[in-house]
Formats: sequence, structure tokens, C-alpha cells
Amino acid sequence: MDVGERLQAIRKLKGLSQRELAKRAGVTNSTISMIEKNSVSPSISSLRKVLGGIPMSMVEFFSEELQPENTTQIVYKANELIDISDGAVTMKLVGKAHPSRAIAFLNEIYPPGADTGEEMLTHEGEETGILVEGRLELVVGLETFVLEVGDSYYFESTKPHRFRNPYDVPARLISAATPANF
Amino acid sequence: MDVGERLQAIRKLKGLSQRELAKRAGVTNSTISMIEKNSVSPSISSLRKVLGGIPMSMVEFFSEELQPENTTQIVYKANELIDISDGAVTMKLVGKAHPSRAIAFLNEIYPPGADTGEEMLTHEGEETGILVEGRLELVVGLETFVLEVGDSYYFESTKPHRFRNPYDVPARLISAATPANF
DNA sequence: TCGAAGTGTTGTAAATACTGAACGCTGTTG
DNA sequence: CAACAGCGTTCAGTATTTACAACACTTCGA
Repeated sequence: MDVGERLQAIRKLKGLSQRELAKRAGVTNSTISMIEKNSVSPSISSLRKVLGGIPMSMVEFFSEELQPENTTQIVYKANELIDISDGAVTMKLVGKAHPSRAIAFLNEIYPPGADTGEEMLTHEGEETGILVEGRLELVVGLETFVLEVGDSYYFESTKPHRFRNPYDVPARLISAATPANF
Repeated sequence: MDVGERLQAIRKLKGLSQRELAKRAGVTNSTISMIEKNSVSPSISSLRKVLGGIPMSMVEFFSEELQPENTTQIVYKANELIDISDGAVTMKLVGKAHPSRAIAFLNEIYPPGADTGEEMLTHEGEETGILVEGRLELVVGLETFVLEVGDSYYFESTKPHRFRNPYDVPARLISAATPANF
């Protein structure tokens, strides 16, 4: 990856001049200039300072640029969603499963009795969502929650978790998870 | 984050000595030693070389930074969501706005006439969502779409985009975007 | 048209990182 | 007990990065 090019792109995206960014970051404008021209390879500490002025984390900085997929469909009608249902739970994925995507955005329906399973789920990433219909039970770690319409949740997927509908009406959940592992 | 500590932890995990890693990475053992003791802040280029000997990407190396925040709250009632509304558009964020989170999960309401602005939005990342109420116009690049209830979308945020409600009923959108920039 | 304030670049000197060659230590082998 | 081979650390000198202070250029008003 081209550090200078990337820094310049980010700086311009934020509408900052070299001097402006330098001031916020606590370095001199010449430092920014030379980094952007790749005439130096900045130290971790100074790149940290520079990114602090944006602000942006090192991870974000080094994260691969998302390459523009051509011919990507943008809008999907309800019946075009990809069904990745598992057992009783209906799960429909928004968008194609291209490998570079970061978010898994799902429309999930839990009929009465549906359950992600007694064995708790655990994986990398984050998970969030909102209940738009019915009632649903969510277990995260040792805690158990009851989601009502309009309630939402957010947790690290590394915590063991489980969704379950012990009620007699279907529950509809809209959720997002990252990274997009299927 | 403590760069030296992290490097040492990784190196030991891989069962490498300083000299062994130095040899693979094409630097001297003293460089490794000093980095691990934090007596220097390595340049990007030398840290790259060092990680190349493991091998490990910069992103992986700095991903450790994404840990410190431990969000305890998991479930949020509708009235607990953080309001980050902008203009006429009501936007409510699920979960706390801790800097390390990856997903911005939003419950957005566009009253009749609401608009994200004539100037198209452009930023890094991906954007996806589903319309759960009303009708909404979405412009991405040169294309214009009309979203009906149940329709969803998915696109790279680098494409210029705009949301608008030219209709006479409020539209409710549930969306997810990454990274979580506010 | 002229200055003032902005932009990015560059030369020099100071600060910092890196190399190469030591050192002291530990564990193994003959 | 050597002699050795490995380990991580340290130090002096060299290479690189950074700050400071210029420079040339553009834009905007007076």
C-alpha cells in the first residue's frame, strides 16, 4: 500500500490542508508534505499523531481500500433477497455475497418456537439489530433479554449468544453483522 | 497501544527469537530488541519489514487496538437510542458511540420533504439498509431509485449518494454503514 | 495592481531510528 | 570444566526522519 497516497486521499476527503492537518496533529506541515510524497517513511509515533488529527485509527488507515465492484446491483426488491435460512429461522441477505463486503445485513424472521440452537454462537466481529415485529428472546453470555418491538441490541460476537422465539407470534428482526462471514 | 509489547507477544506466540525474526524480516536483532523495549518508535517501513517476517499485515497488528472499550449494555429500548439527527432527518444510533466500533446501525425517519442535501454524500465504506415504512428516493451515482416497503439497498459509500423523501408520508429506514464515522 | 493569506515544496540542522559489533547470560555437549 | 550455540541487551556510528524557516505559487480583496 502507498502510505503517502492514502494519507493524501484521506486528508483531501476531509477537506483539510497540509498545514491545517499538521496543526491539529501537532506536527509540522513539512512532515505531512514529505509523508505524502513518500520521501520519508514516517515513524509509527508520528503517523499516529497525524492520524490523530483527522481523527482515524491505524486499523482504518491500513484497511484495504474497498475496490469498486462494477455492475453491482444497488436496490433489491423484497423477493430478490438471497435466502440463507438456517433451520426454522428465515434469513434474507441484502445484496450479493461478494467477497470484499464488510457488512452482512439481514432480514430475519423467527416463527414461534424458532431458535438458533442450544449451543451458543461465538465468532469474531460485531452484531447489532432492531426488532420490528413480535417479541424475541436474546441470550448473551449469562444474561437473558426480551426484545420488544423497537428494541435494539449491540454486542461483540465473541460473546456466546443465542436468539429464540418462545412466544406465539412471529418475530421479525433486522440485523447487521461484521465481518460478513457466511 | 503498546507497540513493543504487542510485537513481543506476537513473536513469542509464533515461537520466534529476536534473531530469528530479524533474519526473516531483513533487519537486525537489535532493531527488534529496541522496538520491543519501546526505546524507539519504528518507521512504517521497518515495522512492515518486521511484520513481513512473521508474516502479518499492519491491519492485523493494529487490530489489537480495537479492544479497550468494553460495552456492557447490550439491549437498548427505543428511547435509549442516541439521536444523531441531521436536519429534518431523524437518525438514531443503536449502541454507544465508542470509537472502535465497526458498524453504525441506524433507525432513520425521513418526514415528507426530508433530504440529505443536494450535495451528494461521499465517504469510505459500505452502506446498506431496508425500508420498513413509506417510500423513499435513493440516488446513487447517476441512477435514481424509488424504494418501497421491503426494498433494500447495498452500495459502496464512495459512490456519491443521496436520500430524499418527495412523498407525503414519512419513510422509515433501517440502515447499517461501515466504518462507523460520525 | 498590489499586498495579505492561503497553498505545497524544499534546504538545513536537530532529533530519532537503525546497523554492526560488542557484552553478559543460559543451557547443552563433549 | 571448557567450548559452544543460542538468547536478549547495549553502545557508537551511520542513516533516516522531523522541525524550523524559508521559497514560489495561487486566490482574494482593496
